[in-house]
Amino acid sequence: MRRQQILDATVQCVRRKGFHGASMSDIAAGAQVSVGAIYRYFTSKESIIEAIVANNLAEMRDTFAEWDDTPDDALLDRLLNVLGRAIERRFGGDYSELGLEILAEAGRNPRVAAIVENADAQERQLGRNLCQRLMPDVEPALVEARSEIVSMLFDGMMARAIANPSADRGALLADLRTVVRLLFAPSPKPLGVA
Amino acid sequence: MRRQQILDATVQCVRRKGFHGASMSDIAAGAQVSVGAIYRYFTSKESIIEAIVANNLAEMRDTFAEWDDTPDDALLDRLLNVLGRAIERRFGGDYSELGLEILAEAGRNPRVAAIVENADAQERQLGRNLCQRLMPDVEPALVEARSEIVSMLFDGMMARAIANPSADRGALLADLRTVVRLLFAPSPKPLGVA
Amino acid sequence: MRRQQILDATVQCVRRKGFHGASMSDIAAGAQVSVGAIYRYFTSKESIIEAIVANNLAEMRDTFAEWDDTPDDALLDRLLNVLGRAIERRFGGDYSELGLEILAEAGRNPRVAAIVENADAQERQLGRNLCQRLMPDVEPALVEARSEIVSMLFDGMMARAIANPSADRGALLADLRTVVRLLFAPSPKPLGVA
Amino acid sequence: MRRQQILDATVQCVRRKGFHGASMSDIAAGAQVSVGAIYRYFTSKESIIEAIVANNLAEMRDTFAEWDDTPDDALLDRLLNVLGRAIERRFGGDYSELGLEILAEAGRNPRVAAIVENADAQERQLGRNLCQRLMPDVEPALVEARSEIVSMLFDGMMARAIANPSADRGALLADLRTVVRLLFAPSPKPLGVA
DNA sequence: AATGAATGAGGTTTCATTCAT
DNA sequence: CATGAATGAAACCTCATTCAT
Repeated sequence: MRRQQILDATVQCVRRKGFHGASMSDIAAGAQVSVGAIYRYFTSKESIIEAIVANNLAEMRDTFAEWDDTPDDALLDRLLNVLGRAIERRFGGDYSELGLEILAEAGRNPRVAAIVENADAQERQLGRNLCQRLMPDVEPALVEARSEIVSMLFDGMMARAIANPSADRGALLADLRTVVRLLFAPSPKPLGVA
Repeated sequence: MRRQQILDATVQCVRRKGFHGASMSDIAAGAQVSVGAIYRYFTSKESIIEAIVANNLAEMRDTFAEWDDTPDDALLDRLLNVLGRAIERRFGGDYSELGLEILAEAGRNPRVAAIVENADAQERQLGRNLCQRLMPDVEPALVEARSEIVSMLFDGMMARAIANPSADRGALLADLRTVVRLLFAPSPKPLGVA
Repeated sequence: MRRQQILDATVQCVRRKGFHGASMSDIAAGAQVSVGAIYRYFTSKESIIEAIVANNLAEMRDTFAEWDDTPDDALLDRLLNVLGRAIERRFGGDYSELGLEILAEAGRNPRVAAIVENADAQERQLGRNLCQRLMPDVEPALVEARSEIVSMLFDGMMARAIANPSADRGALLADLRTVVRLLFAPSPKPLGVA
Repeated sequence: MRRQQILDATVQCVRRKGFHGASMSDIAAGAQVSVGAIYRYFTSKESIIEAIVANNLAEMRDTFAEWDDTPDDALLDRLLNVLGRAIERRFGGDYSELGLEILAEAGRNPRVAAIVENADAQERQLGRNLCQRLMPDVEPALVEARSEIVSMLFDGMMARAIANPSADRGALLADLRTVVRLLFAPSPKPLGVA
C-alpha cells in the first residue's frame, strides 16, 4: 500500500516535471511519507522509475487480454470503438506526457530500454495474434507489418497530443476509423496492389 | 558560428544523455568554448534547449518546402520514396532519441510546449497543402484529418524505433507504402464508406 | 547472552568496516536480533563501542593474570614462547584491524580515550610486576621504562601487520626473541653501558 | 595553494574527528573555500584522504634521505638523537592521532592499504640500508629483521602516545637509547646468543 | 519484551550561473 | 570579449534512533 502510494506520487511528479525533475522530496511529500521511508520499498530512484515503466507497460498489455473474449466477427467493431477511448486517453489527462517520458528515458537509459523493449516484444505477440484474427487469410509476414503500423498509429497519437493538443478529436476519430477499416479490409484486392 | 558550435554540441550531448543529463561543462567541452562563453550567446541552459527545439522543428519544416517543386502527379511517388529515408533516420542514429526528448520536454515545459505547438501549426499548414494536392477532389475537413494521420505515422515511427529497434525495416517500409497508397488512393469509394 | 551476541556481531562488523562503517542494521543482522532490541542492552551505538573497547582491553589484561602461576625462572621462556602467538594473532585474522581502530577512536573520542587510558594504566601495573620479576635486581624506574618498551613492541606489531602484512614472520620471531633476551639479559653489563 | 589549503584543513579535521567524522562542510569551512570548490582539486573525499596518506608517508620517507649525508661512524649517534625528536612528535601534537587513523583506515580500505603498503616497502628499503651501515658485518637477513623491529618501536610509540599520553618521556628516551644501542651493539657476541 | 517501519538530519556530490582576471 | 575558478543550492541516499504494534 505504501509502495503504491509512492508509485502514484512518483507518477504525478514525473508527469509534471519528468523523471529527472521529480525529486525524492517531491515524491515523499506527494506520497505523504518521509524520504527515508521510500528506500524501504525501493532501492533507488531509478528502481521507482523502472517499476513505473514496468507497471505502465503491464497495464497496457492487460488491455490486450480483454480481446480474447471477443468473437472474431466482432473484433473489428470493437477495435473501432477502442479508437475513441484511445484518443480521449492520449489527448486528455497526462497519459501522453508519461508515455513519452518513458520512451525518452528508454532512449538514454539502458535499463529502462530493456524493460520497454521486453514489454513491447510481448505486446507485439499479442498484437500479431489480434491482427491475424482480423486478417485470417493473410500471410503472417504482412500481418506482422500491419500490426506494427497500428502500434505506430497508437504511439504516434501521444506525440500528436503534445504537438497539437487542440486537434479536432471527432474528425480524427472518424478518419482513424476509416484508416483502420482500410487496413483490415476483408477484400484483399486493395492491399494486393502493393 | 560559435553559436552553431554550441547548438551542435548540445544536440550531441542531449541525444546521449537527455536535456537534464547534458551539463554545461559537457556542452562547453563539446563546442570547444569556455563555459562562460556560452552565456554570451544564450541567456541560460533552457534557452539553448529552446533554440535546439526551434531549430529541429524548423529543419523539419524546411523539408516540406522541397515539395513545392514537385509536380502534382509525382507527389505520391515522392512521398513513397521519402518513407524509406524516414524509416532509416528514425531507426538509425539518434534522431528518435532527440525527437522524443523534445516531445517529452514539451510535455512538462510550457515554453518548449509553445515552441513545439507553434512549429507544428505551421507544419500542419504545409502538410494540409500537400495532402490537398494529393487528394484534390476531397473536402478540406477530411484532408486535414488525413494529414494528421500521416503525421501520426511519422511521429509514431520514433516511438517504434525505441520500443522495437530491431524491427524489420524492409517489411515495415513495404507495408507503410501500401498504407500510404491506400490513404491517398484516387478511388473515392473505399474512403467514402466512412 | 543477547548482549554478548550483539557485542560479537559488532566486533565482526567493526573489524571489516570500522566503527563508522558498522551500521546498526548490520549489527542487528549479525547478532540475529531486531534493531530495536539492541537498545534494550545498549543506550546508543557509542555505548556498544565503549563496551567493545572495554572488553577488548579486559581480555588483554586477563592474559597477564596467567603469568602469576609461572615461576620466576620460567618467566623468560614463557615470554619468548608468547612472542610467537602474539605475532600470529596480529599478522593473521583481524586482530590488528580492531586494535588500531580502537586506538584511532581513542585519539578523537574522549570517552573511549578514558577507557583506553584507564585500562592501560592497569595493564602497565601488571606489566611492571612482570618485568620486575624478570629483572629483580634492577631499579623500578628502569623497569618501568623497559616495560613500556615491551608494550611498544607489542603495539607496534599491529602497525607492522597493516603496513607490511607479508613480512617474514619466522625471521621476525627469531629476532624479536633475540631482542627480548637482550632486554631482559641477566648480565647487567651491556645495560650498564647506557 | 588552494589544494594545499584543502589538504591542511582536512588534516586538521581528520585529527579531531577521524576520516569519517570529517565532513566536506567541515573541510570547506576549515579551508575557507566553498564545498563545490573542493571538487575542482579532488575527485572525491576519498581522494583527499589518499592524498593525505601519500603525503604523510612521503614526508616520512623524506626524513630518511637526510641520513645519506651522515658518515657511517656518526650514524648511531644521530639515531640516538633522533629518538628524542621522535618521542616529542608522537607524544605531543596530533601526530599519532593521524598516523593511527591512517593505519586504521588502511585496515579496511584497500586503496589506502595499497598506498600504505607501497610506501612502507620503500621505507623498508631505506631502513635496511641504514641498518646495514650500522651493522656492516651482519648478514642481510638479520639486518632486515632488526630493521623491522626498529620500525615496530617507532610505530608502537604512536600507540603508546594514545594509551599512555602522560608517560615519562625522559625515562622513555633514556631506555629507548639503551635498547637501540643494544640492538646495534658492535659486539656480535650478545646477538650471537640467539 | 520484541519488532522493524518510519523519521529526518546530515552525508557526499553535481551543476547552472557568476565574475574577477 | 573570453576564461574557468568559485559559488551554494539542491540532488540522492544513509542511518542512528524512536515508538506503535
